[in-house]
Amino acid sequence: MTITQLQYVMAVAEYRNFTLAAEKSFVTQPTLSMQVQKLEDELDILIFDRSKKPIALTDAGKRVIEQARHIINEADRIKDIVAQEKGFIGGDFKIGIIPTVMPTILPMFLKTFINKYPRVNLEIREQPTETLIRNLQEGNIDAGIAATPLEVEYIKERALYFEPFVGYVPEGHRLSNKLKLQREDLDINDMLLLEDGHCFRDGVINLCKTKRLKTGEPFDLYSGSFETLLSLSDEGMGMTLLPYLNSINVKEGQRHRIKSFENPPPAREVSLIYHKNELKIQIIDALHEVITSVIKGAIAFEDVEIVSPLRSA
Amino acid sequence: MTITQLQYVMAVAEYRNFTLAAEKSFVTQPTLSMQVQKLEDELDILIFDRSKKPIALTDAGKRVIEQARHIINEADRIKDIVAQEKGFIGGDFKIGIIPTVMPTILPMFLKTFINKYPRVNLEIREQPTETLIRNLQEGNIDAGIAATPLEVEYIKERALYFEPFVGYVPEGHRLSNKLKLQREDLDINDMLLLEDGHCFRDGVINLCKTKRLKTGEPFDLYSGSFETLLSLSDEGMGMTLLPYLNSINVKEGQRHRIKSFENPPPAREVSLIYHKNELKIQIIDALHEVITSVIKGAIAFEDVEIVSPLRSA
DNA sequence: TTATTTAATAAATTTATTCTATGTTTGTAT
DNA sequence: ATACAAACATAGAATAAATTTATTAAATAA
Repeated sequence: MTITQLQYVMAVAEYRNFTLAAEKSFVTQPTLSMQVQKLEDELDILIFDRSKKPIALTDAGKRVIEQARHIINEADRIKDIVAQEKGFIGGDFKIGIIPTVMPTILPMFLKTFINKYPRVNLEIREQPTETLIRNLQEGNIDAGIAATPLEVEYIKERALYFEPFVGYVPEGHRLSNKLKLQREDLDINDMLLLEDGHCFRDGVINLCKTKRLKTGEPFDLYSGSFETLLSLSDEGMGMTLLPYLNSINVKEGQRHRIKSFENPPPAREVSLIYHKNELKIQIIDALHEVITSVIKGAIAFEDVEIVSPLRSA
Repeated sequence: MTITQLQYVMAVAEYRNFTLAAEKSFVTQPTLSMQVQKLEDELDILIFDRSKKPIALTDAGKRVIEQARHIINEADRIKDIVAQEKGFIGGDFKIGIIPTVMPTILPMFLKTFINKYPRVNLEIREQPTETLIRNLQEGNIDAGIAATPLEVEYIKERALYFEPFVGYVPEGHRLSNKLKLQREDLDINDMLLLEDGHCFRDGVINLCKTKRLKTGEPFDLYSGSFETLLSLSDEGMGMTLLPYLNSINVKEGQRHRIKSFENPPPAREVSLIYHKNELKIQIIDALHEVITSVIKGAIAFEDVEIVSPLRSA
């Protein structure tokens, strides 16, 4: 068994086509075919069912592929380890950011980061927390930014900042005369929330006095962005909550409806999360340093009360 | 980079000698030398410091070796996965058993097991719980038998049996007139315990009313086996506790000093523990089945109260 | 100094991989 | 039914890589 054979097998599993897989592997089709056969002979199993069209994985093949991915992942990491040992800050780095955080901090740190570390090839994607965690665990991404604490297996968290929540209270709302909000004011029944799956929503539910959702309401479908959420709120559908950084870009006409909380305001902890194996830790360190230094100018609250982003079970 | 190269490098790291490493790898010394060099060239680092005698690992080399072990471990697992898929019950299987359990259940299940699964090559070693856990996490052993619950990362537990504790009360002890013991009778100050590190000791401490150790006592050194523990007890050093299975082999003359507890007796849970990756799960299943079926004849308590083996922090 | 041990190098050999060319199978369209 | 195309397998030659034997070089111990 060689690493090359595993790579060939992975390519076939991906493209379900020997010819295409060979192309993508930069070898001819017979080369790839023979190596796949050699591996099958050595393990004494069929990995692919060539009678199906397109080619299918056998049951045993599925398990082999899964393990092959692990082996190749581990093998790829040796380069990163050497790079780290050499103190080289560069190479590919994939990062996932939750939707509610993405538009707020990305513009703040991206320019600084790529300026300071030009040899790092950043790939940024927006992903809900669940996806982020799974991708981190499977090694598909190198780091994530999400609301914490998550306390999930295999994953480490390093706090970036604490972000207070603010309320958006439309005209005529029962709270519209209050200057500052209090935690006790919140009620799940007149609160608009982001659509399910967004971890931010879970954080808000956690905040409210009534910890269950009213079902069968006409506005049971939650919006995917804060912008539409605010419009809905203006239509009298209830108040809503925003993380502080999301509130600073609100349109001029809506700005006055934002109310902050009495001290200590409820807040969410936003952290850099990464796999316990600390792969590419030198880039993670760099990223942490850049984001925290950049965020210091934007958030200057001292006394906050952390709300856990516990996801609905 | 090839798996072979990694194996050669591992061999050199192990034997600190190219010639010996080559022998153990069943190749000639130049073969091994050249492949090591090729890997060093490819990674563009020195793995070994050849000026030292015996040959030493460079800092980078240490990291590379560590990762190489992971890669080879993962690579080796592919064979197990295929074997599992084929339903083959056989191959090497390393199991660690904690000292207090080892002599009691090993004779009970070993013969049955090797009879039923002759193609499994069992390797059994006695190890304290901590070592067991570490070895499981690092993939050095395939399964362990220990007192549970442990709730340790990466490790799964599957209960084998619940084993009540019995007391050994020497003549003249304050409890020697009682027919049955009660949990409240126990006092850490007149209790003999196994030496530190044995998880059984932690279980007992947990049981006692007074949850701290008296220090500076003349018998502060704890014995490593129950046999010497009982002798010490006979010398008036205090009573002691035994797991039920350890009590049935007590010498005739000491037998009458054993007292059981009122229902529900305190008990420990003994489980088969193994890595979450469920490698060689088919052998683990087989082992579980054999042990539980064999143990049913030996322990027939229904109503027990589990004592956690929480290890001293 | 003179063996002795141990790793590196050189050249030859064996083994493995890859390529080109061709064959076979299967499905599809005429 | 026949022809054609797509896609994988096989054969043989070319190339590349790994391994071996033989030798050299350096360090160490007697």
